[in-house]
Amino acid sequence: MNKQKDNTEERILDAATDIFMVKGMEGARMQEIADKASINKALLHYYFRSKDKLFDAILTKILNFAFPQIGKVLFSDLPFLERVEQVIDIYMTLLLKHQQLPAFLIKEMNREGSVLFKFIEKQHFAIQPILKEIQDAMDRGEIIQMKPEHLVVNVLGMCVFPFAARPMIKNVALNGRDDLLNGFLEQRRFEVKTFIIRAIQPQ
Amino acid sequence: MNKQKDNTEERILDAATDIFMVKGMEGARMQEIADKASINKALLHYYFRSKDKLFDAILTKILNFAFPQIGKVLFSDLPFLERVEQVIDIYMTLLLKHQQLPAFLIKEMNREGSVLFKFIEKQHFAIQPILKEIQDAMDRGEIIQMKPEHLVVNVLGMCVFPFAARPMIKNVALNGRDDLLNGFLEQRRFEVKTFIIRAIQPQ
DNA sequence: GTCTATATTAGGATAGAC
DNA sequence: GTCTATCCTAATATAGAC
Repeated sequence: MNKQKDNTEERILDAATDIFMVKGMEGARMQEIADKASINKALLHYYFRSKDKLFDAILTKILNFAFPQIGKVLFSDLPFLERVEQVIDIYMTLLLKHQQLPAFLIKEMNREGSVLFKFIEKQHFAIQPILKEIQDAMDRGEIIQMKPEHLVVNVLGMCVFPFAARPMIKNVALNGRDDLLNGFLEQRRFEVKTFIIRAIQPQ
Repeated sequence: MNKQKDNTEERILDAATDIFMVKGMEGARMQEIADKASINKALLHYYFRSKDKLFDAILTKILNFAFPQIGKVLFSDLPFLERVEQVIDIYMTLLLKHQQLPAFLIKEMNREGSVLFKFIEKQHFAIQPILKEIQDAMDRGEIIQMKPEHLVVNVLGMCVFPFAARPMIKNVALNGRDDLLNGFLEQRRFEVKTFIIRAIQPQ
């Protein structure tokens, strides 16, 4: 019930999220997190015994937030093509708001011994109904036939990649201009939708 | 002229490439690189004064290899759709052979102070003719109209993303089965081509 | 050019006072 | 609960013999 404690713990979690998100587990420094939370390292260890435990805490927080049930809108009774558009919209909104997420997750899932795997394994069951729903739409002729997994990867790739590769996009395509980056990424909401629709609509 | 030296230097570069590729600059350990090259840490520092310099050396090597002039086939006189297929083929072949490349580059380009930027900035000039060539094809009516940059990002995203997110693909889509992963990624050579063609062919 | 041994530094973690 | 001071270890880097 200690108000001060909750306050500090939250400040720590917020600071840690910011730092870990940008620098990853290996690049982040406890000192930097402490500074950002306006406390010292000792107090950090008082709240979370180790860097590992602190990282686990924020990773869990991030994952439970970032893997929201996208499925939801996919199971409505709208025409499938419209549902696809909705999914892309939701995804793009999430990504535009949390632009470091893709690079962070890619970094983390490719780090050996990452706790991310325990979480990811559980997602296998979540994806099955989604693949089934896509297959059904194909069988009804609402979209062309292809392996549902590849459709999912295509959508994900188009949405996620430019965020993961933001520094390259900025420098290669936008002449290094920071001010153009958000506009370009915002455009993709429309671009990805129309591209996908063209690719999967029958005939 | 010392044959032995060249030999050792190459062994170091090879070992360093392997380790850095998988673990990144921050995750790699000089000891591990030395072990893999069958020498000791001291000798590592004798050849490359510091970890930073060693990393720069292999990064340059990797980049000059990974950004080959994809442009090449894009400037042939074949129908544009065929050229697109060729480009995807070349890219997929490269990625299938060097599957850690995407995650490594994403990791590195999102690391502050990365030397990657000096390299990336130079690529701006290389991309302009490619965008122009795409625009020309659109103007000739060979493919539909869209912003060339978005087409490039779409192709890149579909090709690169599943490699960057391999651990997730494996666990979420393939039930954790390692033996299915290469087959799935190999399928994408065909899947991406047909998907892209459907999306950009006129009418 | 290659090694063993050692220095140096950074960064995570703990002790103990308040 | 929060701080200062300190410990400990891992990892980069160097000295110096061969």
